[in-house]
Amino acid sequence: MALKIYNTLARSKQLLQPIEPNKIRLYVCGMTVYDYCHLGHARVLVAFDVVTRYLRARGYEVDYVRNITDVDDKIIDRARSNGEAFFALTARFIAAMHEDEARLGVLPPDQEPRATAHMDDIIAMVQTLVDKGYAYVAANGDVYYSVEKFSRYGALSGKKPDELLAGARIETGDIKRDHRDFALWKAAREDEVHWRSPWGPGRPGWHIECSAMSKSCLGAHFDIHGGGPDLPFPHHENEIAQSEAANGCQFVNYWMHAGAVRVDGEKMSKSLGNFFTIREILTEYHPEVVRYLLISSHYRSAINYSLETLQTARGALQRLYTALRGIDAVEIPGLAALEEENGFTRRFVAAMDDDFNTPLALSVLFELVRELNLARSEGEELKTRDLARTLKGLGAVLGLLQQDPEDFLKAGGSDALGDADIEVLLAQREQAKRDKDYQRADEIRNQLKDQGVLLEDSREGTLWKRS
RNA sequence: GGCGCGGUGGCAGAGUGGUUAUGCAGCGGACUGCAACUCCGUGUACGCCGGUUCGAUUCCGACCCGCGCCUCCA
Repeated sequence: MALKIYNTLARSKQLLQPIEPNKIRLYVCGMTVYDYCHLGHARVLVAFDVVTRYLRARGYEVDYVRNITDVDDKIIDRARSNGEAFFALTARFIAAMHEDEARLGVLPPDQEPRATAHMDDIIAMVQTLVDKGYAYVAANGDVYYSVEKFSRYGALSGKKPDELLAGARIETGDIKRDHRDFALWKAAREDEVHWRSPWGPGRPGWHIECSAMSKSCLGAHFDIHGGGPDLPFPHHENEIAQSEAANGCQFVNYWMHAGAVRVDGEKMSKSLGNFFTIREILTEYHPEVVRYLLISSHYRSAINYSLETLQTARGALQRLYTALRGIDAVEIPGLAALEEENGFTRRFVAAMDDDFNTPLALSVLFELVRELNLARSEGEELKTRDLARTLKGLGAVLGLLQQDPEDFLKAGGSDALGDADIEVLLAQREQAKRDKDYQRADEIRNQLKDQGVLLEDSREGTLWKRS
């Protein structure tokens, strides 16, 4: 009955102890919207979707905030090179992101603040930092955070402030006082998108928007802050420095970071140019297959993306769906109710309680499936139904098994042959079988197989799926 | 160079001081007209070298290899 979370700040698993009983305030760094989401984004999206689904299933009230950073140098650059209006570009990619996450079965966050809608909060926090002496206004109108003023700097990423200093070149020019200092506010250049501020027209630096938005949405101190693998430094380190200096209290209790998605052993990233967009992958694979792939390894470990791993994920999901095939829709009870029913759920919960160990949780599902198949073949209808309810219930906690089994199994693969064409051939094969013309029946089966359609004869008739 | 993570059976991927992970693939069997699905059985897996221990893949130390962050990136 104890949920443990790996806390990046502590470098160990810790018991989850909410600030307010049974309530979790969670903030996750979302996208900077200047391009389509890639698989790396999908991993963070799905990881924290599972976290929120599980926390809720465990009875916590979760206030899930995931921001959108819609003002940033990269957006400005992209808009310029596209010859596209700044706000048209961000609107376009925000819409695309919403489409992508919906298709992946990612539930929307409770709040989705945008930097451009929180400009007052941002400016107020920068002002506070200036007033408290943690920030200074440079000659050109930029405002910088003075890292040397924050003694705990580096705690999250394990860096020592003076070591960061030691590695510095003396090429900072005359704008920053210290090369470690980072921009809270950037003065606008000619005809750039900008907002009015006490320091002149400009825009926020990269990190301040998350400090301001998290405070606005969740308060100065909240439970969990999450993000991708490349965010501990500098982004989250800087958030801590800003928030704790401005608010005078601890910022976050638990820091969670997802692992990287790799391609050919290298990190998938925009700067390496080796990324696959979600929409690109979804043209070939069912969204739940992608989701399964992302959940089939622990959220903190690196995951390797390839056609082979996707294909394996598909095969595994097919096994789960095959078990549910032909079982009438069942209402899904809550996790607590399921826990009383069977040991599978208890093992599932134990796995998830241990820092969201989804691979282990999935292994429980497969053991359940074996028992389900056994019960079914022995005609134990009640048991079969109960196990199916559990399977669907546990799947739902992971955001899996949400499709109709027939639909899932018949989807994907090559669509050279339409469903209607297949049905026609199946009818012909049935006739051939009745006529004991097995040669003809096998011929049809092989023909379908060549086109990616696999048949399964059963007492109730012939089932099919796409391979 | 600094900080950190990891090397598990053909592949993917959990975990544990002594006992079956799990999935895919393979092999044998049952079922089947034959298949498929399903079920049963089946794999001398834990980078290398030392140490601790009755016993280590699991703890400790050294080493080798891979990766991440340290600059924009989820």
